[in-house]
Amino acid sequence: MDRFLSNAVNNIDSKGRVSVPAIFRQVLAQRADPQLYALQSIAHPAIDVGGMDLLQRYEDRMKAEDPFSETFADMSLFTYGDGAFLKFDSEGRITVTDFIRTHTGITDRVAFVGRNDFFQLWEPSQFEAHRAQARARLARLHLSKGVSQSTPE
Amino acid sequence: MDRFLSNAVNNIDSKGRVSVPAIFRQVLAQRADPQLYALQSIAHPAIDVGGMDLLQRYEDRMKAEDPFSETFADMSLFTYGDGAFLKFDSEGRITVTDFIRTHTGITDRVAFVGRNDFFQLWEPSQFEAHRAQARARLARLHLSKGVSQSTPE
DNA sequence: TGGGCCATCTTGGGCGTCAATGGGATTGCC
DNA sequence: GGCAATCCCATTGACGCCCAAGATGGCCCA
Repeated sequence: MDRFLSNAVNNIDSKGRVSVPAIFRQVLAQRADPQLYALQSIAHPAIDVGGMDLLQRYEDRMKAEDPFSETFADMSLFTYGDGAFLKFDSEGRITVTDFIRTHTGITDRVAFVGRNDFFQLWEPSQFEAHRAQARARLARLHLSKGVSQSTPE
Repeated sequence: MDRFLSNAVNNIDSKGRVSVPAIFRQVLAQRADPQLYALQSIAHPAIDVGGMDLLQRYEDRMKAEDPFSETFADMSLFTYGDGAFLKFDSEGRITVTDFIRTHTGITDRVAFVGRNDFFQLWEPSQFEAHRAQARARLARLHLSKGVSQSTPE
């Protein structure tokens, strides 16, 4: 298994820690550099978490911009200023910092959501709402294209 | 870790000192020349702090300007005339001088913002405003291009 | 097929270390 | 003789590391 799939909700303990699902940790363990890179998603109240390859993707994207343009500055600020490295404790937990809480609204439970090459942290009920909306959008898309509802989503 | 990433806000004490985040100090400690050079950022009410390589960045920026222009002269003055060296005390703190305060509006708290090969000092609320604007611009960029969900957000 | 055993994961808490912060004392320069 | 920079030490709180227990699910065997 080399992708982040499925989702799970885990509890935050009194010290602000939460276990990263074992399935996700196994994916990370296969990598050369097990470092975790996290950033505050632009489109959602969620934290995007991945390995160094995630950071690399953003840097590659920035190379396409004029280094002195405002867009480049914005991207750089977002990638480095709004990013953070997460550390596992010896049990595979991460601590939920304010960096995570303020952007997501997470208080005592965390939804881990696989996104193939990275995963996200959500406040569980917000994720539920977001998922319902995404489903509705996809359903409309199918209908407008004349695709039957029985098609796998 | 060899880059400045993440942001943090620290307090200035009654003697005008502020701790540089340990993560940033660790990055600096890995360098051959641990000297810190600080410049007043051109585009923002912030101080750019980095090693001697920071100068290189500014020189590249100047190459994009017409050497006969007033802008070039101004930038040259900024880069070479208005720089300052920062010194750590034995606890890893720096003193916040007027050089820093006047350009940033910093009074009692400092936001440290990683920018990959250097970092910035901001007045916290101004940084917050700037960050919000940058994110809004990036969000618009995404929407106008209709970027798909699988793209990093 | 049902029950029990075992491996693994999630969760809880103790404890030592380090970072951030505050303040006193000393040095050096103007 | 100040003012400021520097050094040293103390306190507090956060974080990392370790060990322990409850929960879960899979597997084996009777």
